[in-house]
Amino acid sequence: MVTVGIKEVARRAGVSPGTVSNVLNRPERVAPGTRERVEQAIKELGFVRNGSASTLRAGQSRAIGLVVLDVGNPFFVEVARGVEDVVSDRDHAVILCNSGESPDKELRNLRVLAEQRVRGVLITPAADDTSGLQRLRDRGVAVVFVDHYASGDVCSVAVDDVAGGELATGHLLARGARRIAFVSGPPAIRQCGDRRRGAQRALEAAGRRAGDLTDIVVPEMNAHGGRLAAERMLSDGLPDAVFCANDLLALGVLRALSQAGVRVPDDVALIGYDDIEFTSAAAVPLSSIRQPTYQLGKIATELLLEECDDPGGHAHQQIMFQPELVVRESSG
Amino acid sequence: MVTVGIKEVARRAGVSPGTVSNVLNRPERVAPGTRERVEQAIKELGFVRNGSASTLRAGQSRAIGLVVLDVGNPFFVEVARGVEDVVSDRDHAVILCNSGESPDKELRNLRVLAEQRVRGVLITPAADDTSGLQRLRDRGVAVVFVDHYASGDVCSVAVDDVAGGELATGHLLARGARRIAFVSGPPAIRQCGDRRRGAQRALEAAGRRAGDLTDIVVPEMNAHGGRLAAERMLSDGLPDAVFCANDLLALGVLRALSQAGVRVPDDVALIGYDDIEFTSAAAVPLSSIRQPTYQLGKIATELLLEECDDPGGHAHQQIMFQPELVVRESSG
DNA sequence: CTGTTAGCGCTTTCAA
DNA sequence: TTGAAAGCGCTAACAG
Repeated sequence: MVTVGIKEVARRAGVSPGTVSNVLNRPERVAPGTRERVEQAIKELGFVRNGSASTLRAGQSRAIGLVVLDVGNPFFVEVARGVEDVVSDRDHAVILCNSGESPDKELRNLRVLAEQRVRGVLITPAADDTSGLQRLRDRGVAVVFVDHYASGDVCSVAVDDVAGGELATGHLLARGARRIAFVSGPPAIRQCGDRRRGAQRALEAAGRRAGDLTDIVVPEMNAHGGRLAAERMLSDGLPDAVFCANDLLALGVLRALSQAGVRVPDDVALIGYDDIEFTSAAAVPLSSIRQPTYQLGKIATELLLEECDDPGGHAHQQIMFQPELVVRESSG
Repeated sequence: MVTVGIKEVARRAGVSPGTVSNVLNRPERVAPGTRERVEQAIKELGFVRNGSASTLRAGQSRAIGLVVLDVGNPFFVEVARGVEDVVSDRDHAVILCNSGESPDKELRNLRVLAEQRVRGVLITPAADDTSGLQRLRDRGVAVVFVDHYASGDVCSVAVDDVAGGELATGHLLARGARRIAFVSGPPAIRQCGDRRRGAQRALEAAGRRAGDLTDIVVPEMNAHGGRLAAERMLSDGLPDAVFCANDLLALGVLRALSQAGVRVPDDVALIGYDDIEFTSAAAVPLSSIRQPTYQLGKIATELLLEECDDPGGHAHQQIMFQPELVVRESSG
């Protein structure tokens, strides 16, 4: 392993290591001529700064962590894009972690990130218990919640899921639905709970009883989960309309129902959530609730970096976007 | 920033820092009693090993880099899953980089990874020029190509794209297509060139001239690119059949053609590539070429870690999978 | 089996 | 504006 360090560069440029370091980190403090000589030497030697050494010395790295619930979900992919675009200009690295909605795995991820001494963490928490995050924060790592509303002394960027649930369900009711099924993942996932609450609210607003909503809970919020949900409907009796907590679920429901000969929207109306790109290309274009996904990632990252750069002056803020109803054929 | 170091742990457990390090890295060399005391102290103090320090000292980190062409493409998401599953058991971190098919961005990504002193890099190269990678390798960073066949002294895990192209085109020909359009990204992308070559081969095997294939090149291999391609077909004259270099393109083509009133497969047959999950849920379920995507990521990572763990004894190998034709409605 | 010790490569005062 | 020097926290000999 060939290792070109700052020392060799210094020797070659005829300066001290400290000066090379300055060229790297505060070029404005170095005389132009000297700077040029150093840059020349860097290029000739193919020197690449050792991140570990600089992290160790400086106490913080040039990386941030992004912990998502499901890397396979286009929703989070879109968030990640927003993150990447902001971060890449700054020559930072993003360490992407997937919690798979498991608090356990989330904790393991946080430990790895803590080891790596990331500057900050963007996270959509899987756990109700945020003590692992609190420990991180106690160590001085900035944390911003993504797609999760947090009050008080921490930044968060979220979308109003209660409003989204209300929007979706209100739409189904307006369309004449009487028996509505709500398909979602474990209620411990905050998004599921909120969207469900929104659904209830729409029911009440329409003068219905809460019991008019049938819950179908599946272990995973993806197409496979949707399939399971559809099977349950098929055996327990079909509802008039189905509201899925995300589009992946809806896609799975759509597929399974279609295969069973149930027509959407004629027999059952269907609406998803997230408005991922593929929903509009689905067999029956899916109605959905649109969220400013890319913005979520982008703004969260800006907030995070702002906090990292100026922990003292930074004022925590909670940003809440409003979702939007997109009606397509599946409930049109 | 509270910082609990190995020293505090040592003091608390009544041992030396070296012993704590041993508990962390080679627990079997420490007497059970001592080990327990140290582990107790670690827990009580909430100690987390400083990765930078250990990386600096040990000369290598506990992270690997994954550089993909497009994080938004489910194909790479699936690869990433395979990577993650292998890596996460080992408490390693994955630094995910997106080159966006740009050699420039790829180079920047590699620099960040070099700085982070990753143990190895998994990459689907965007550039023909792999000198940036060679420089990495010269520094002792293991490299494994993913979805890219490399001969000689480096590992690679790929799928036979020429065979895939032949499979897809052969199928369209067998179905009676005469004028076939091939929609792809820049020919500099190896996958595109190979799949095209396969298409030519099928043409020849069927006794057709190479000119029977119309090339439509779009700047981006996603749904938007597909839309552009469809517009060009619409204005230049429709082919009998369309072979898209990936499913995202095919989905875009499908949507744009449908909106223009062109029926798939009656007016135009359509086949994609990758067989991502969403293709089967598309408005017209898409025929495609299936690849062992998850396996690609998994095996590539195993190869990479094997090389990292034993650079001397490691024998480079090039693994080539065979793709598989999946016929659905769009060309059925 | 455990302690001692010498750095890994860099940043950052402090002087010059 | 630049140089000298003291570590950041940890690991890996080596000695005991």
